[in-house]
Amino acid sequence: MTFRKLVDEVQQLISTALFNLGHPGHKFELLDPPKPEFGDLSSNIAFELSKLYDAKPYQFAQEFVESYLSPIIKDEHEKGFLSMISSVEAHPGGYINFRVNNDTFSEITLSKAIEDPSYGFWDVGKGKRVNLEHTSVNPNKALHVGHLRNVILGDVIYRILQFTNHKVRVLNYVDDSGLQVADIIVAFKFAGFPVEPPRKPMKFDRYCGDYVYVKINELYLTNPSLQEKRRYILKELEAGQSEIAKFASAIVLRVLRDQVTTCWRMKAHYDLVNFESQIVLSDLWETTFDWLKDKRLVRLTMEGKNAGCWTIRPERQGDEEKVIVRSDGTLTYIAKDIPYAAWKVGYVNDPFSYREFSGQWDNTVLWTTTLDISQNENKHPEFASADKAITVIDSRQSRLQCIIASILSKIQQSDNIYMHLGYEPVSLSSRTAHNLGTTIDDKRSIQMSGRKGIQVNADDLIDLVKLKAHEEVSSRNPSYPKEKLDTLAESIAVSALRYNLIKYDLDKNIIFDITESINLNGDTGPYLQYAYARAQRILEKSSEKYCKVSLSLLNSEPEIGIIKVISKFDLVVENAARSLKPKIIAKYIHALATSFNVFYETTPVLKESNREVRIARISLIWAFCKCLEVASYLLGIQPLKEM
RNA sequence: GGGCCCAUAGUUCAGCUUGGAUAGAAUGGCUGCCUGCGGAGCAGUUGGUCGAGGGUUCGAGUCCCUCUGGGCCCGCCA
Repeated sequence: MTFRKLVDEVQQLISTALFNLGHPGHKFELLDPPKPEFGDLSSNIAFELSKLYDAKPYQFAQEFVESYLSPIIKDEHEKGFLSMISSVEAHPGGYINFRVNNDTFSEITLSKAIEDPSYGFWDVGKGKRVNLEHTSVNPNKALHVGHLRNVILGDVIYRILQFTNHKVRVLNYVDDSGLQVADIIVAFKFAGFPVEPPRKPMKFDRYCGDYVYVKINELYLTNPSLQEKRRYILKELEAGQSEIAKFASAIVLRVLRDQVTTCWRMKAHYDLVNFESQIVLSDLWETTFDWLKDKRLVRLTMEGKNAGCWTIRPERQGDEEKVIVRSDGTLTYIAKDIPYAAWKVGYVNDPFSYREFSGQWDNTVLWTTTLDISQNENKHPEFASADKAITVIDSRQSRLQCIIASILSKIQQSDNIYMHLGYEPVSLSSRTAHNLGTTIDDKRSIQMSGRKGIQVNADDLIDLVKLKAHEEVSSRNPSYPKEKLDTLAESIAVSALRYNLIKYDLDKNIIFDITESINLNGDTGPYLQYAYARAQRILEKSSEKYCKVSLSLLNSEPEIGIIKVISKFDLVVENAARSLKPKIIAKYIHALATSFNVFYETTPVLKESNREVRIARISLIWAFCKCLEVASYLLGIQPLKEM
């Protein structure tokens, strides 16, 4: 909040000076100086304007500061305005550097952080309604690390958007009528696989994915008649009413519940699960197909290799036309995605009823669509027709997502109504692949494959990190009861994994390595939790409480360091929300924790003899904790009072 | 053949949107710091021709072009 105020004031100041100089509205930028000795905020205005005056940037800067900026500051100070800026100077490098008034700055920063219930809030969304789709894993297998990246990215985006006043609904789309489901149904119905896992306890999603799905794919190679069965099953699934379809539906629900259990374990939140089969069975496709024809976005191809198919015209030159309805009248994969996308943003009437699917970990209700009107529960939230749809799915789907986005953008002239939030997939390091029994020649990494069983299972991974966390916690706190150790280890494991999956840029291919993933030191989730636990211990042991004291006593570098970070929180949140980059919050919170750890090592609090100073430092720690709590919430990391 | 993404320290990555000050973290190696609030920490040190070449600019890790290396996508599969 506070840093934003400084920026505003400096902006205002320079604008006024530019007006006086005779260049009103001239473009300039304010940026963070790379070093503390350059002040708190810098402007490049001298580089811009010196050209016009045929002067060196430094020369111009000096003149500008002396004759235009300083007089205004002085004047305003006399009138009692501009409380934030304490000084301005021209640097030989050419920048004009501003310094903040530390006393006022600390005062406002800390009281805001401690007292303001909406600390960190910035209204980016203005109540805009967003349908955010993520996870959407085929319901025939358990989640692996790659899926976790999707879940966590999606969930952090959800948290950030929700926090910045977007009305977000999180959708998990279930492809229950596709080939992958058909595969395991073939296995159960025609290849003699038992429906119950032979070795209990084993999660059902795990059994279907790691065993049934892998084995049936091996059987296809030696038994072609099984492959024909697959076609048959697929048709049954799309028709929807047969015994096979009902059987499949039961299997899908069982797998889905197990998958969602893993996601809940990672503290992901959902609002709605919807099923592809229902989109096919509803009139959603017909309606959508009608307006596609109306708008002349599709055409019946008469000749060439796609004769008899309905196709979408190529978007760019060189692209091929895309079949959406086959010559036998059945729908392709992308065809099923178009009505879903149209439904998300309200381009078609909502054919669904809604009923409760389940409660979930955060005491909210997870809903599901149904075509059975009698099951509709009136109190359901509004799901269809959001102002914007965001789909989190990896970049291998870019081409298809691009086609969907371009179709929707042609309906109304709004470009951003449908957005694909892509990211590069997770692959396995050669070492990890080797540990899984796969040789990959001399390649650096290998793509995961559910069909071949080359993957790192998500539950296994959480358990593995948890085991390491458990060792660490119990060695430090041998007296903790069993349940407490377990809860703490779980929370630490989740924070380590969540942090690890969002700290990288979306366009970075994560090469996952098991050995590295269990590291709990350095730039990791537990580092943040540890800083918080240390801070909490001081607050717990202190008899002082936060109260209004002279915060000018907080003038050491470590103290000011924390205050500077805290003061920028809302700017960081705004930036993350606008650019949809969760990584930005991760970088911030790491900087926040580091600033505290530096303070902690250098500055005594409980042992400080001067009571005023002690109270000021306690206040600082309060503010730090508040800031870390809110930022951690955005990442889905739980701050721990002890660990 | 067409398209998308990546390349910065031994390793994993920030920084590129909007060009500007001595290119930053983490990790690894080495060295210090617990009879001081929790050492999952802190400090120091080591380590970089920012893939190559050209261009634009007073100024390029950042913008443009070409090339090289790596990943991915391009079916009447899903």
